Amino acid sequence: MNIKSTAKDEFARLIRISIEKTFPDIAISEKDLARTISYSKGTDWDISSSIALRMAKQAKSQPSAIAESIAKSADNSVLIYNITQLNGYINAKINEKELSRLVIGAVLEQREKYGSSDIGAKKRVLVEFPSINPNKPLHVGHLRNPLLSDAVCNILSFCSYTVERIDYIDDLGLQMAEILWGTKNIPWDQKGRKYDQFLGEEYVEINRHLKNPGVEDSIKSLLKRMELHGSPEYAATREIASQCVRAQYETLFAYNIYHDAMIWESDIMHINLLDTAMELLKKRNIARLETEGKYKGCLVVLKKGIAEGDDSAKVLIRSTGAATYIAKDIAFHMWKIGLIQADFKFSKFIKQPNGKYVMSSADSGESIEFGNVDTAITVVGSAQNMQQAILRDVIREIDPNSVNKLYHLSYGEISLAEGKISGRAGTWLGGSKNYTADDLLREVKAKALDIVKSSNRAGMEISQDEIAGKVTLAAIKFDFLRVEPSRKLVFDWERALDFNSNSGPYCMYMYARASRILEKSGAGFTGSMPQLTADDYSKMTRGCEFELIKRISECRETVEKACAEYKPSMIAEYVLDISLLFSKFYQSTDVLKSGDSRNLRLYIVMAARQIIYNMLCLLGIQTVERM
RNA sequence: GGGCACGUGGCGUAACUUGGAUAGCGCAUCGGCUUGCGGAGCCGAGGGUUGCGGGUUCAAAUCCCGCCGUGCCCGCCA
Repeated sequence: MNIKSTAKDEFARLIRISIEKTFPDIAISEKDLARTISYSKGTDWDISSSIALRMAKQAKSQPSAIAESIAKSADNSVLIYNITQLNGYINAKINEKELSRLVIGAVLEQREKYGSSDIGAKKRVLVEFPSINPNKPLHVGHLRNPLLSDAVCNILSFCSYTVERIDYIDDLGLQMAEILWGTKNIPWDQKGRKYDQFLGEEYVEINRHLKNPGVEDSIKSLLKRMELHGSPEYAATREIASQCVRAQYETLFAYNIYHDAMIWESDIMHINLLDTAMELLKKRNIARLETEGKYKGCLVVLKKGIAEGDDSAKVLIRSTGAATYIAKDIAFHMWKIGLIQADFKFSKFIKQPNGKYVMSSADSGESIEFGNVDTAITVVGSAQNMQQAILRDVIREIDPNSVNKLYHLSYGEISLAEGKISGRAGTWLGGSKNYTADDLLREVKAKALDIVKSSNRAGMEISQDEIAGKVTLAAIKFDFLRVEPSRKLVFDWERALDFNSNSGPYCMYMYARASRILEKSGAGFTGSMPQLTADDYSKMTRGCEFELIKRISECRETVEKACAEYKPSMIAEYVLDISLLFSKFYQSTDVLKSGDSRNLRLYIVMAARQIIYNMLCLLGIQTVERM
């Protein structure tokens, strides 16, 4: 499918030919030309390019003069005509009938694939998320990570990348040692609570004891014994962490978020991935064992070229012999991009509602090819920007080319109006409602159910509960995803419960309206009507129909941009725009009573409905035919 | 103190990477539409010196420099 069927491509082609004739000495890349082209609104023309303004310097001439000669010698085509110049801009009209024919034809032909791209064909990507400590429930502060990651994975897949969704379980950290201490020193009873909720609440309680005499020392000795593969402490920790991750995954399943595999920090140590990595760093003189001074007995990363401006070194192996978090993270990332090999074994951990198992690294099991990918994306909050920068610096020292395979998808962290959300301090425990991901779901669903019940539609094939569930996820996901990742987010209930326009439910509603119109028309959803003739397209008018068609034609370029920049927010913006345009379109034209234009308009409804469906899918949002 | 982000009408945001015509959208406010192909809607109005100051340019929300403000990070925690 080489025909891109957009007016922009055609306009670019005509301009290019004209420039080659009029300014043969000036070379302009396809990309540069494409960037100057945009649709126009509320003007006498439909599309324009500012290429002449860019050429002015090189051509040593006035922009308007350049634009004039390009416009004059440019040929018209079926799609683009009336090419003129104004203030240095090259403007043209679009044959709206022809554009509609091309765009609608492409949508109906490609269906759920419309907007997809092959830019990632034969490339493998690993996305690590959400890597939440296995000692607490997911709270709203955690939630941005999996929602963002899931959408990024969906977009990558839509662009033909092969995607591995990997979770990293930190079962060896201080937090787990503290939990282990708690099991032995404070009353320990789940009392019917969900396991992650139970651990989280106990963890808050444990933190009240940390300053008592002797507690710190016993936690430290636990930490050491935990790392010994096969010790009772190791087994106990892994069991607790496993139960907690299962509970956390239940939450993720409720959000329709799934993984391919999980890698345990303890396994990174136990199959010697860590040792291999550290040996390499020592051999390459990137890390060094300090024999005196502040870091005596530690393996540290040398200062040279690393964490510039910071005169303290970064410890990889403590003087006690225990590895730090970043050391294991470095080893893990080296494995991800194939700088070192590891013989991970995988066993089935839990069956997901999508039918697939999450495979867990384990003592024994099957060898599965994960890792050694072309791009490894790590989704981590902006608080860890410096950690990630150091990690990249180390990898760059090993191999300057490999570092480009790593991408840190950093996002602004979520806070509450009253401040940071802390698992340790227990600020996720609210008053009447907690700030856990489970509670959020419950609260939003209660409201969704109210609204669904009040709409009282007859003849529904799916239950009100199911509809409310989908509306709930649409509201939450859209709310988290519509903001650009780097921006920080302040969570508040009022906004989470707002289903008005600019929301996921609004887009869902437009989809349902489109579905209903098609249903009533008797045409169905899949284009079973006779093909439109040229005569049908001649019914096209230049109003909101044309605006909608133009925007639909921008689908693939939007998807590709969102993919290249890892910004699902662009998809959210786009689907919202399509929904708004569709809304205006069906309010101003009575589709079913359209007479001559009825067929064409039904096809426009079909196309818009398909776009909304495809784009919401990328955001992890499901649609319903009625709501 | 050093490093990294961010700053756009009352609030939330888009456009910034790649400088281009009148800074787009939602909420809130005000006015209108309404027995419909489903009102979770549509139409319209008011509200902006794009934090401040300078620079580059024919052209700056966008690029550069300096301030100011906010957040995060700077541990033998993870």
